[in-house]
Amino acid sequence: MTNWEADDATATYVADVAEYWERGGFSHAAGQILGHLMVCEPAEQTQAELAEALGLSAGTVSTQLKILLAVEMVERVRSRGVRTSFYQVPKNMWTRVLASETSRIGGLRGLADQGLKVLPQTRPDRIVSLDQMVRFFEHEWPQLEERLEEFLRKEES
Amino acid sequence: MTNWEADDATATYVADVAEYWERGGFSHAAGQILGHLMVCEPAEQTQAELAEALGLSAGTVSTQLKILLAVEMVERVRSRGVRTSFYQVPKNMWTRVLASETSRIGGLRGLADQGLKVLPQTRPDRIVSLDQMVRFFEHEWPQLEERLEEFLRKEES
DNA sequence: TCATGTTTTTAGTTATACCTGAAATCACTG
DNA sequence: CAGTGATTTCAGGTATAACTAAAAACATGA
Repeated sequence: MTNWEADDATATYVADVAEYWERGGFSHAAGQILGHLMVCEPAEQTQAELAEALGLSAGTVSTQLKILLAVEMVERVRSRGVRTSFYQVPKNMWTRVLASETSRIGGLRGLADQGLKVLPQTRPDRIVSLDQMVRFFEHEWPQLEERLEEFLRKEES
Repeated sequence: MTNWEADDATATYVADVAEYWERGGFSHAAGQILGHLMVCEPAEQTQAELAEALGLSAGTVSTQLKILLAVEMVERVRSRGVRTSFYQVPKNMWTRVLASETSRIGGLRGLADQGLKVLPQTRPDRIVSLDQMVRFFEHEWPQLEERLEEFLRKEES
C-alpha cells in the first residue's frame, strides 16, 4: 500500500491490460506486469520494483516474468557494473508476437494433414475447409508480415 | 467402453485436436467434442452420442457444447418431428472464427486509445507501436477476409 | 574469494475450473 | 395437456493453477 500506482489513470490502465491478456491465457499477475511495463517510469524495472508497484510476491514476479520472457513480450536488460537486472517491453514486441503466430499455423497444418488421412465420407469439408484455411494463411501470412514492416518504416517520419 | 472410437486413427485425431484447442483456452472435453465432430459419422451427433463416444457425462457435454455454440464452432440442428437436437461443425466454421478476430482487434484498439491518454514520457513507443499495429490490422483484416472468400470461391472447382 | 543483494526454486495454501451424478426443467409428440 | 425423453442446472468432489513466504542458489563488486 506504499506506492501502488502513480495515479488512478495508469492504475486503471494496468488493470485493463491485465484483463485483456487474462483472456489470452495469461495469469492475472502476468497481465499486470505487462500493463505496468507499458506505462511505468522509467521503462526499465527491477523485479523488486514490479513486486512493490503491483503488490506481488518476489516469487510470483520471478515466475511470471519467466513466462513473459519465453514468449518475448518482455526482455531482460543487464548493464555492466550493476548487479540487478531490469525488465522492459522490447522495442519490436508486436512484430515478435505476430511472428509467433506462424507456429500456431504450423499446428493447424498438422491437424489438417492428419485429418486428410482420416477423411470422413460425409461432410469431408469438415477437414477440407481446415486444409484450405491453412493453405491460405501459409501463403498470406509472410506477405502480411512484409507489409507490416513496410508500414512501420513509413510511419517513421 | 462400448464404442469409444471407430478406430485408432480417428481416436488419435480426436486426442490431437483436443490437445491443440486446450492450448487455445478450451477445456479438454470441449476439445474432444470438437475433434469428434470433425471426423464422426454421421457428421451430426446428439448429446447422448457425444457422451457415449467420448466417455463424458451428460452434464459435461451440455456445458461444453454451450461454450462451443457461443463461439460458433458448433451449431445446433433441429429437424421437425424429431425431439432430439443434433450438433455439428458448421459449414463455414473457419470464416466465423476468423471474423471473431475482429473483436479482439477491437479490444486492442481500446487499449491503444486508453494508452495514448497516459502516454509515458520515456519510451512512448511502448504505446505508439501498439497503436500502429492496431491501425495496420484495422486496415488489413477486412481485405484479408475478402481475399479469403475469393480464395475459397476459386477452390470450388 | 568473500560478502551482499538478487533471483530462482520449493513447499504449502487458497482459489478456481472441471467433471460427475442426480434432480429439475424444458420441449415435443401423440 | 399429459407423458416421455432430452437438456440444463446444481451440489459435491477432485485436480490444477496461482500466489505467498521462506530457503536455496546465483552472480557480482569489492
